[in-house]
Amino acid sequence: MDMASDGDLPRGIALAWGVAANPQRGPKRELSLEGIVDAAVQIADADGLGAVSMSSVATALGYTTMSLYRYVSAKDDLILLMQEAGIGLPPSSIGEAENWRDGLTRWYRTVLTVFDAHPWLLDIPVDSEPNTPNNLGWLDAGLGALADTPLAQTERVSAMLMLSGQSRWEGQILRTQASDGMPADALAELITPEQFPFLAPAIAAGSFSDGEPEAFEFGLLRILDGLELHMTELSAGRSGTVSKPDDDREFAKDENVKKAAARVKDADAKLRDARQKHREAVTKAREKSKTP
Amino acid sequence: MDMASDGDLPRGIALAWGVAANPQRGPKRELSLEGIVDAAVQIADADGLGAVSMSSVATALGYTTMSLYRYVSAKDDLILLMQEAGIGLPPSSIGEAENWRDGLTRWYRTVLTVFDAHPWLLDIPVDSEPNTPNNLGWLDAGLGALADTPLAQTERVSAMLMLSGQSRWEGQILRTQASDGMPADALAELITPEQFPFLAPAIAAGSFSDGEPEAFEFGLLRILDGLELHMTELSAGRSGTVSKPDDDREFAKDENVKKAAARVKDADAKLRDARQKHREAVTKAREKSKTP
DNA sequence: CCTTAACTGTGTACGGTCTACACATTGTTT
DNA sequence: AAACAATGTGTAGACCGTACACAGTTAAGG
Repeated sequence: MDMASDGDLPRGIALAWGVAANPQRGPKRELSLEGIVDAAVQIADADGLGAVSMSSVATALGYTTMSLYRYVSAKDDLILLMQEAGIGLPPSSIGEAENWRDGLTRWYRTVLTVFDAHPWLLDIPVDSEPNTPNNLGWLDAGLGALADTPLAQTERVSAMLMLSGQSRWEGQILRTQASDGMPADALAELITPEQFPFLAPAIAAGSFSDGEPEAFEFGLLRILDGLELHMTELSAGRSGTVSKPDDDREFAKDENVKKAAARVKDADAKLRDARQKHREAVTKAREKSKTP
Repeated sequence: MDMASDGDLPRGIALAWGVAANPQRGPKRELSLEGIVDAAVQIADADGLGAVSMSSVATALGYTTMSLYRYVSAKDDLILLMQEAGIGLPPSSIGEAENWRDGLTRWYRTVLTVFDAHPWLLDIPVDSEPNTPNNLGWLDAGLGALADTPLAQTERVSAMLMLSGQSRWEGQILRTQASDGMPADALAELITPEQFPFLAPAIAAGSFSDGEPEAFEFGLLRILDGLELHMTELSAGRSGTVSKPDDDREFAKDENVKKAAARVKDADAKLRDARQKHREAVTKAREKSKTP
């Protein structure tokens, strides 16, 4: 049973994939990787990533700090495994979307739900691309939503990369808004029209302090629109999958453009509805959890 | 001279705006905020944000650790000021763009240049929205590029928010690619078609390891396209600035859609050219700096 | 001028972080 | 039975940020 195809991957990644030559010689292990990661996740959920220390995790488990190092080679490993555990696997509902727009929208919204449940995920620095099963599972789910589109493989990956960044960004910004910390009106005095000719009017119009969820809704719609437009170009330009979209290609036929635009409008409305419902659901759930 | 309109802003922000009631009573100050921040930035440029400690900064200046606390109330303050200094003010060239697409593209590319020069900027967590002069200066520059568009004020801010996130994301990803750390071909074995039905083909097609700058080029183009399409809708729907784009509005006239699509195609080509030139310039500059 | 009060830079000390290493103990393998 | 590997533990070291007391410097108020 030579299951150890560990090669020489970074230790943490090998652990994440479950390929780790665990030994038979010593005394029985009293702890487990999962248990450690679970404990760490619980601490992070409760008090943030900053509260996760080797000491705190070990204490929560009733063991000593150094015992953890028999399961994890360094704290960075633990963090990586926490990330993997926290992000989890995408729900199957993403694959049941009717079209790619719906699919990507579900994908995006689900990611945000996860970030809302585990805000500390956003505190983990993106050192190396996390080539771990669950993270790749999310990527796979996103690519699945794009399976029936005329996008080239590279473009699909690019699209998911873009969407990942956007979701992360929204998660981070929404979190800062929750922690607040700025008088806002005190700041308005500092922003003079001379120094900020374009920003000052925007603030005067009140387009700054509030409406952040709407801002990202806007952003997502633009991204989807941009993708849709590009797809229309592609399918009009050539049949089949275009591997090199850099080539000169015929531009979209008028009908296609119109169709795309119509679909865009439709999707906009649907998305707004879905978002609204989601927001209400979240609000209701929060109220419920306050008075159990 | 009641210049101290400090109110009760967070200490760090007050410092960033230069409004800080500095005293007259004590002995002459031997250090300065700027000097401290400069030293910290130099350390971060050289050895990363992790190398910036109160001790290291103080040592670089030839003073004791605790002396810094006479200028900065906590390390977080210093970090905030470093961020502000590192991001700097946007170059005026952004305002000289011919159209909004060009303007936003310049904005985006310039931000990435800054991130390339000060990678540690991306290691600073986004705790609270940085309401500091330089950061708002970038926002102002971006809004300026959108000044002649039919976008509502809120939408302009949303667009810049989106672009900020994307630039940050690209900066982060490009950085991880530089530090590498993954065998890539060893990973290919783990990604089975059963577990990753959509990702496996993508990897087999080679659309994963390489081509990351192109991925973000793609992303930026989609965002700009999406914005453009939305503008077309807006200008066709109503005259003047629409404050509530959620209302039901007439959809774009066919001619407008076509025009937008044509402009999109045009801008794509231009952007590709510009990017190519930029890339060459960067490469040349790097070679030059290797053999001075 | 002299006192008072504010401010400076410094030194010490405390609690916290991660982890390298030596240690006795436990279990399997030879 | 002997060799050996792996376990959990305790100690210790090198950092980190910063609270606090201290002596010295400067300006303001009388």
